[in-house]
Amino acid sequence: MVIRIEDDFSPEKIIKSGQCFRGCGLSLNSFRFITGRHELFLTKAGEDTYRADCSDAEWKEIWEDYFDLGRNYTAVRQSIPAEDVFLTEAAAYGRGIRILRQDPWEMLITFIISQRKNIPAIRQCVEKLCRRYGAPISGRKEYAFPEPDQLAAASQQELRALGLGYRAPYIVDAASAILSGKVSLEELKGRSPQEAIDNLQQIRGVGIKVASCVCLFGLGMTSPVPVDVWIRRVLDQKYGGKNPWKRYGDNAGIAQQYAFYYAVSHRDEFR
DNA sequence: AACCAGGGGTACC
DNA sequence: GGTACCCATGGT
Repeated sequence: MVIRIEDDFSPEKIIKSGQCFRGCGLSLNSFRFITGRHELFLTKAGEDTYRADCSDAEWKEIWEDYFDLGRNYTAVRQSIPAEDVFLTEAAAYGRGIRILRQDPWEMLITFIISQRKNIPAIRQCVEKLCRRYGAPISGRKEYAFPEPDQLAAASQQELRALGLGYRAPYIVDAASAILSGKVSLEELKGRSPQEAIDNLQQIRGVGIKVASCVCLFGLGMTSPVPVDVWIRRVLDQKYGGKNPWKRYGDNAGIAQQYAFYYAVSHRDEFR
């Protein structure tokens, strides 16, 4: 089917913005995304049109929500005040980025894996995890992200063998916290960001940064700001170490994403 | 509060 | 092809 998206939408920038690790570019104008048991091939067909290899029903049920198409990102960008010179520049550069609404369980595990790894290394580990423990996606060559019970069946040694290192016990603990109901990700969707972050930090290996990523990319929240090394550099180099996010309120997480994308795309300036 | 923890990318030589 | 440094950090 063909879809028209008039608001900001750049699959390439979304993939390169370090929020999803299973999306990839296949050619200059075609992209692949995976969520749950769904795989999507998306090809740019015109100025603001794309060809998607899924039914109309699947687009509406799965992908509209996944790409957060209900939110007006053009308006978010335009609400950035000119006084914030860096963010005005970063948002113009990152026009097309959206905050994906991904599966919170997948975000929890993925961002536990992410600690002290670079993005290509994270992708590789996540892919190995899917191939080893996930269910095959019907009719496709790819594998779904493993469910909590599938990961809970993994031993620490198996996980270490996938290159997960010291994160292996963290992943085992996260799976058991979710399986036991000690942490309910669905329930956290109805809580405040602060409550959700506090709750997530009960899981071993989950600090404030990883918890913020789960909220931002998996729980549909747009105010949390995960502070990693790149955002730290932006704060230090562009804002004198003071955080510029307060003025952005509920859109602070989106603003953060433009800043992150700008920094990693200009890595030489920020090291 | 300094220090440590897998291992793959990356820039240099 | 070797090597030194870096990486969407958190625990001790």
